[in-house]
Amino acid sequence: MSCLATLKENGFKITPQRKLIADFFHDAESHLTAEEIIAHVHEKMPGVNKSTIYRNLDIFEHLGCVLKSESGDRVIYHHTEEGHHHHLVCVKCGKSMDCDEMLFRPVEKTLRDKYNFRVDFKHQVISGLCENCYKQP
Amino acid sequence: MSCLATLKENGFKITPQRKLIADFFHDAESHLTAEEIIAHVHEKMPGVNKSTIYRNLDIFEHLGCVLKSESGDRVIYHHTEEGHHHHLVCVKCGKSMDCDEMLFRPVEKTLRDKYNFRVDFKHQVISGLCENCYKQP
DNA sequence: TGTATAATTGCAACCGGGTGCATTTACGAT
DNA sequence: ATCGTAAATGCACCCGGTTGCAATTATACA
Ligand SMILES: [Zn+2]
Ligand SMILES: [Zn+2]
Ligand SMILES: [Zn+2]
Ligand SMILES: [Zn+2]
Repeated sequence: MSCLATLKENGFKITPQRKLIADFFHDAESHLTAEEIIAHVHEKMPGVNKSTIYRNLDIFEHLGCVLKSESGDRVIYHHTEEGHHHHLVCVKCGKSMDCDEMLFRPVEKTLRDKYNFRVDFKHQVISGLCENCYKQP
Repeated sequence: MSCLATLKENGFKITPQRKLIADFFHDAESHLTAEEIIAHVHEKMPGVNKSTIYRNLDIFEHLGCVLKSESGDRVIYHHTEEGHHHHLVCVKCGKSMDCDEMLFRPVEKTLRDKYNFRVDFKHQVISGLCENCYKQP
């Protein structure tokens, strides 16, 4: 379901600012950074305040339209309609690759069975070393 | 080895500000937040600038005396002499429990074998639901 | 279509953390 | 003990993100 429809269904108003953000997610091929989203909104509608954008990203997140992921200083927003995956980011060369969403299933099971603790690892950004950078000292 | 000895060995100077931070880690039972560290330093030596404290925490981290962990808005510093573990933090009630450091070994192995990607998960702060909060809707 | 009103926005100030630069200080050499 | 110097500190400012509040606006309803 579209982000705007979800907004409406949950009693939120459809504002031009929200339309811009929702459309941008809809058109995006992949995840977006806050910076990219702000730049896009400002391009189409220069006056929009950053707090408006952040507040709306929070709303989309809580409605389940968008996933927010962070690892260290990275923050990524990810349209949930795209499907799920994790990211492997090399701390040396910066290269990034996608990774199967099942990766953390064993951890989730261990936490549930041994610790009675429920976790759902969604769209993690994982820092480490790629093959090349690992081989080179 | 003591944090101060490590500083000296690596050519860093022993300043009163660094002594305060190192002693605080040494006396601490468990991990510390940046807030707690700043408060402690200010108590003993009111004029110290926050940038001095953050810079020194970075140095201790790079020397391996201290681990810095983050999950969302939480930042925790952890004296490495205490041993390693992960934290399970309930997003509803805030309760926190420690968790075995081996937890992510299967994930590390999968990443190495299938993706040629090296990760060392140290002292993660994991958000989820504890048993009580999971049962209650 | 016009109006009432609650939701949303813009603003200004704030927060934790980080940085460039001038001043101060720890410490090795004398 | 003094001194020279590189390293460390304090300061002032920056940055991304957040918050309280007054002004604006989308919408439900008359
Ligand atoms: Zn993604
Ligand atoms: Zn790499
Ligand atoms: Zn800890
Ligand atoms: Zn709980």
